[in-house]
Formats: sequence, structure tokens, C-alpha cells
Amino acid sequence: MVRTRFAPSPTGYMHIGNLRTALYAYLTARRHGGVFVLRIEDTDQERNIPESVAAIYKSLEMAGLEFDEGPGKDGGYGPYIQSQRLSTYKEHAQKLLALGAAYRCFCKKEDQIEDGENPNRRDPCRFLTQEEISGKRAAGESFVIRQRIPEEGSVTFTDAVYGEITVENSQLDDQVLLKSDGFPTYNFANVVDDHLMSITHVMRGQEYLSSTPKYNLLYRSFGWEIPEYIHLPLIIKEDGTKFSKRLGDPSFEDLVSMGYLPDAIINYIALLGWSPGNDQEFFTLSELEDVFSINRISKSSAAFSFDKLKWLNGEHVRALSQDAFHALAEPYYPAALMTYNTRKISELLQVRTERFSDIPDMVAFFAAVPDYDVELYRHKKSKCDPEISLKILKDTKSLLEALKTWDNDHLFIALKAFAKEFGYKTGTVMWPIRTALSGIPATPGGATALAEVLGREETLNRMQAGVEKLENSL
RNA sequence: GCCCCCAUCGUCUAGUGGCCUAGGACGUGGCCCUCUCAAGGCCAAAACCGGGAUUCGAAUUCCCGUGGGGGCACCA
Repeated sequence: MVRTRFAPSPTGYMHIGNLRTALYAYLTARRHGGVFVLRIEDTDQERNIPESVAAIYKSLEMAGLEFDEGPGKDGGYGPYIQSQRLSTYKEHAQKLLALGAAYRCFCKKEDQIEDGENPNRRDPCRFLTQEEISGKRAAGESFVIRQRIPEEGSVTFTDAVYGEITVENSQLDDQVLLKSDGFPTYNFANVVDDHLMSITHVMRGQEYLSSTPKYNLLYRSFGWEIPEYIHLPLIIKEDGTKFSKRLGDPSFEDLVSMGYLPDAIINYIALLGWSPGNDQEFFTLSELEDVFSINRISKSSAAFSFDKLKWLNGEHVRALSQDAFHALAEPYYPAALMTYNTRKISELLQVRTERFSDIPDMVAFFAAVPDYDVELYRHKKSKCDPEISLKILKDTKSLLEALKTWDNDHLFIALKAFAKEFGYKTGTVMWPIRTALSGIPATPGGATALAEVLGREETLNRMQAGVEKLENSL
């Protein structure tokens, strides 16, 4: 039975790399009919931000990554919050102590060598006699429990994406397993929990690759079976630097509030470091569940491209049903638009929307025509200029006043006929009208589509305003 | 400093010794369509880090450089 886990620490927001780790773990579980576990790694008292646990749930839910086991969803391996498992870690640390695979270290934090090679290897506590230890404990000295790395030898393991990796024991430090406050370190809790929770596939960022041998030594001391390791390449920015909240780089939730669809974000990050092996790029989550495989994960880090995300988001937007798009788009419409048929506006917008946050700017002209220069009536390709525009606006106004049915098709037929009758290009007639109706050079939809939304009265008013503007300037 | 990892168009990637005059996608440029803008269609420019070795034959295997990234916390 495949069991994967996502094990975030509640120290802040859900960043992109985290979300991808969660996604790959989720997909691997789904693909093999396994179980996806959520475990909260809140072992750092200092950095814990309690509210961020809620943010984790919210992000996973938005992303559609439903966990099978986790806090509030016990599958027999709980609790799933590490701060509630303290006794378990203590027990296991004791066992390691008894095995000689760990030792108590009484050094003060401040005494630690700043940097330089392997400060902990020279840790004097490693060589303390039983009497010395008893003495220090009797004196009430606080201590941490450190892993005793063997002097000689090396550790070799196989990673599913990076292959065989060997590290000399001399390169490994006697890492702290249990802190003086009784909490385990990530390094220890992770190993204990992954085993106790029967995790079969451990997915995590590539930054853990070089410390994996230490974990394997722990597994070996306990006599536990080593899980399958899947280390994931880093996600970086296009300038090659790391994502940083501090520098204003967006988290998953930020991207959603920037107007990207969760489905599109998931689709995009699935492709950052993994390829389906064919040309398909558009995937729904359930499609990914069917085709994802860890042996197609790449080794080198991937740069996050907002351009490509934008494009992919547009693809997802266009794949939405009209109803779904309308429901998503409506909150972005200014209140002044509610007098119009917003459903029609949504129809115009769907094919042109790359990000929902762009919508307010795209539709602002419906509420009010901005102040514009009469030169806007000059358009070479449409063979249009202010003089012709004035004439056309005047002539078509009366035509439209009399139009029986006010919708896009009838408007278009009438205006096209007008153009033909007087020898104009269609564009020459449409350009002035569209300009008068919008006051901007590019609009979602042509003159007749805008006229339909605006309605007869508003359309004629705006055309009249255009006429006056042109008369005043000519 | 020591250790580990990585290296194909600007970016994401396909490629597992001959199918590669290296394919796709985003972005960029052009054309078409067209009542503006999008969407859609077509076309174009654009890459195997360098050097050795193995081989009849290397993007693909090996070695050495170079470049980049990661790790060396009582953080995860």
C-alpha cells in the first residue's frame, strides 16, 4: 500500500515549492490507489505561527488536494500533529541512547563553534564517561540528544530521481535529535513519524538530499526499513534567485488573489520539474492523477514563468463553462455595471481574460467613457479620421434610433448594409462608433457587441457625446 | 573551506548511441482571419557549456574543466 505524506511546518504561507511537493505526493498516492497523509510539523516553538495551520488547510482545499489522513481524519496513525507526539519522540530517543547510537550533549548553545568544518564531530560530550554524565545530570545541567555518527564508513542510498548517492560518514555531523526543550528536531521527528505512519514514499525538496544519509543511519539503528526517496528539484525565479516572501514573491494564495485559477496554478506547477512525455500541457487535476509518474521528474531546478502561467490560466479560463466563468468574473465587476446585462459582458470577456484581476480595467469603460483625445478617431487600417467619424456618427445615429431589434446581429447587419450603401469599409463605420462608445483604443468586443450591452439609450447618448466632442474640435 | 547535486532555444521541456539538418510549449517577430482587442490558423528567429575519451556513429556513455544550485543550526 502506497502511503505518501505532505508535512509542512506552520511557519507562514504556502509557497510554490511546498505546494508542488504536496501535489506530487498527492498524485503519487492517487495514482497508486494509496493514502495521502497530512502531518503538521510544528516542532519549532519559536517560528510557529498557529494561524498558518488554517492557511495550510485552506490552500490544500483550494488546490483540490484532499488528504485521506491527518488532523481530524484519523486513520489509525495519529496524532498527526507533532507537538502532540512528544512522548513518542522521547521514547525513541531513549532507545537510541540505549543502543549507543545517540548521546547526551551538555554543551551550551553559545559554546558551539560558529562555522568551520564539522563542529559537532569534536563535541566533547560524545566521549563523556557514564560517571560524568550522571554527575552533570545530577547537577541539573540541561542537555540535548545528539545522533552518534560512526567514525568510519559511508552511506549509499538510491533516490528515485537523482539515482545512487554516497556520502562519507566523516561529512556528517552529530545532529541534534531532541532539543533541550524536549521537542524533537525536524531531522528526528521526520524519521520517526515517517516510519510509524508507514510512509512508503518520502517526497521533499532537493535541499534534503545531502542530509538523507543521516536519516538512513537512524533507520539503520532502529532496524527500520528505508522508504523510497523522491527528492524534488528546486523551483526558482526567472532571474535565478529563490522565491522569497520577504521580497514580495507570491505564495499560492497570493496567486489566487492575483486572479489565477487554482486549477491552472496546479497544472502549471505540475509541469515545473515533471513532464508527461508527450506534448500535452493542459491537465486537470484528475487527469494528472492518471498520468503522473515519479520516473519522469527532472533533476535540474526549474524557473517559474509568470508568462507561461498566464497563458495556461487563459487556457483554463476558456475551458470553463459560461456559467462558471460568469460566476467567477462577476465579483470583479464594478457596481456601476450592474445595470447592464453582466452575463453578456462575461461572454465577451471569457475568451479575452488571462487573469481575473485584469477584469476591472477591461470593463471600466462600460461604467463611464474616459476622457479621450479626438485623435482616437484616426485609424489607418479602418480608413478613419475625425472628419469621417463625425459624419458617420451623425448618419448612423438616426439609423440606429430607428432600428427595431436591438441586438448584436441586427446592429451588425444594419451597419454593414449602411457601409455598403455608402461605399465605406465596414471598419470605417465601426471604428467611430466603437470609439464613441468606449473612449479607448481596444475593447472586449466590437462596436455592435458593445452597443448591445449598453442598450439603445446609452448607445445613442454616447454617440451624441462623440458628435459634440468632434464638432467642438473641428 | 569541505561535501552533495545539476547542466538542451530567453523560459518550461522532449530526447535514454543511429529515427536529430535536435521536437513541442510560453514569450518574441511576421502573415492570415477580422467591426478594435483577444481567441484561432500559418510561418520565422532561437539551444545540445568547453575539452578530451569510448564507438563505425554521440545531445545521449566515461573523464577533466567551467558554470550554477544545495547542504554543513537546539530551522525546517
